[in-house]
Amino acid sequence: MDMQLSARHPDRPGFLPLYQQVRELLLARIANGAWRPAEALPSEQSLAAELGVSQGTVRKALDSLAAESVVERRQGKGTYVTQHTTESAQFRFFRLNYDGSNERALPTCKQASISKRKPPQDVRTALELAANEDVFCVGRTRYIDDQPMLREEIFVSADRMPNLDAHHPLPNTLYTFYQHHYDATIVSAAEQIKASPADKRVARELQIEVGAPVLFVERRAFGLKGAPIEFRRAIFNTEFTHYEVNLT
Amino acid sequence: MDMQLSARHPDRPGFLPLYQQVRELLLARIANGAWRPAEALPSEQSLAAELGVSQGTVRKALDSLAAESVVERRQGKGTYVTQHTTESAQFRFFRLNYDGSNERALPTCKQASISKRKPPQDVRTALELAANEDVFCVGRTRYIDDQPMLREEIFVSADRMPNLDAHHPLPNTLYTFYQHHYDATIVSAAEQIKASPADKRVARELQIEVGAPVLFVERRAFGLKGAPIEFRRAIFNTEFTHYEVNLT
DNA sequence: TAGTGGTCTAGACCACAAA
DNA sequence: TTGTGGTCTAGACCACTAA
Repeated sequence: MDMQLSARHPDRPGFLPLYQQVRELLLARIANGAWRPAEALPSEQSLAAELGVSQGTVRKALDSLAAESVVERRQGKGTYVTQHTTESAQFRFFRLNYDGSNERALPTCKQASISKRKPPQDVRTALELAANEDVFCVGRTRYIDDQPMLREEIFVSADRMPNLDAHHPLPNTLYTFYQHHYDATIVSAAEQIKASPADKRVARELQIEVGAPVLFVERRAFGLKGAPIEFRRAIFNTEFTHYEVNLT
Repeated sequence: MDMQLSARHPDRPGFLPLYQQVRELLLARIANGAWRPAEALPSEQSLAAELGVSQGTVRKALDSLAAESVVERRQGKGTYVTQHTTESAQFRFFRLNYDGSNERALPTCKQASISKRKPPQDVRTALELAANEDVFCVGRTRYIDDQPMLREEIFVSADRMPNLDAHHPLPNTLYTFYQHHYDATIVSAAEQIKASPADKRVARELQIEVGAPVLFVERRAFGLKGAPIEFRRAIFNTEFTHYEVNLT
């Protein structure tokens, strides 16, 4: 099952340094469920012994996985597969703040619809779906202080997440849910943001005027193996809030 | 000048691991101009000898600076202070793309105004200015395909950047300019984004209707020492473009 | 050929957590 | 006390660059 690690064949195409081979091997094991979220990996020493490399090489591999939040390291305890919690998932991927403060705004969900359907072409492309693959579409409106502030449509592969509609009503924080129920851990996301006028339907949902400015956000969220897991279209009323971005 | 490095006093308040002390020391030297942008640092070996630590410790410090793009490492050549180029600065901090493609949109500047003035309170706060410190304010409109797409107001401390108005007209990419002329290297930025209606003045500048949705972006840009260097308000017409954000 | 950063190893000791 | 990750060292060898 596990491929052979090789340090001394730099001429072969596709050669990687040992620590990167170890990194890919451990990442693949995690993605395949060898260790579940919140579980501890074996110690550096035992991994090194098993793989026939030095502890320093395993350490470098684990450090790189920790830098991407795939694992968490706890001194004196061990190395653990990162578990999404409601809080951490919110803060990491949901960056809406109240104006005039650095306080996170956490909209709550009152109701949601869910249905299985054939995906439109843009969704099929975004999720890299097979030709005949269906999707679940979740539509929901989320509120801050009882005011509707956010309308979103969420698409996931129906093959990847069978019987998603059986879990109705879905929890507010879906990324935790994906991880628990479908072994789908979101590790990165790419967003496209623009300002748009609210159309009739959005205006009704968000209780604003037709044509009022709304923030339009399209997001693709990716899993451990780098494949797209979710496609999301969100429309924000940013009258009292703003979206926060840090560039480094 | 240089403080004494100490590995073996973990009980003292403010203790840092050796490699972090080395990191801070090198960062301070770069910030103070000991090595200028595009210059090479001494080799790992000579830094290790000078500081009385092992090469591995210097390496860990340099790797961490490289991860934040403060330095760049080139195998076989050396370690260099990162130099902003027009291209790299654009791509790193300016994330406007054409709709329907992954192609960067690079608006050009046709004219700009520049004036020295007393900062309004929000600018004073954003730049952490002293009570009586003045700012330069740069106002400019930028174009894509001869269409006005972006209006921005840029504020910098007049003490930090004396005689900025003597450089009129300013180049399109200011971060390169700051680094060359004022030893101010931008290494990170924080943005707040919302959708707003265009007011009368913005509508005239961007040749759109009053009340049309525009993307409103406030950005604080920080230097090597973590101090705010620039505050910027930008207003985009995102009819044909979008803002791109990657979350990890 | 010499000098640089990149990889890999081996081992010592420290800090932390839990039994 | 034991076992974990965190720091630090020393040294070998590789890959890349430029003279």
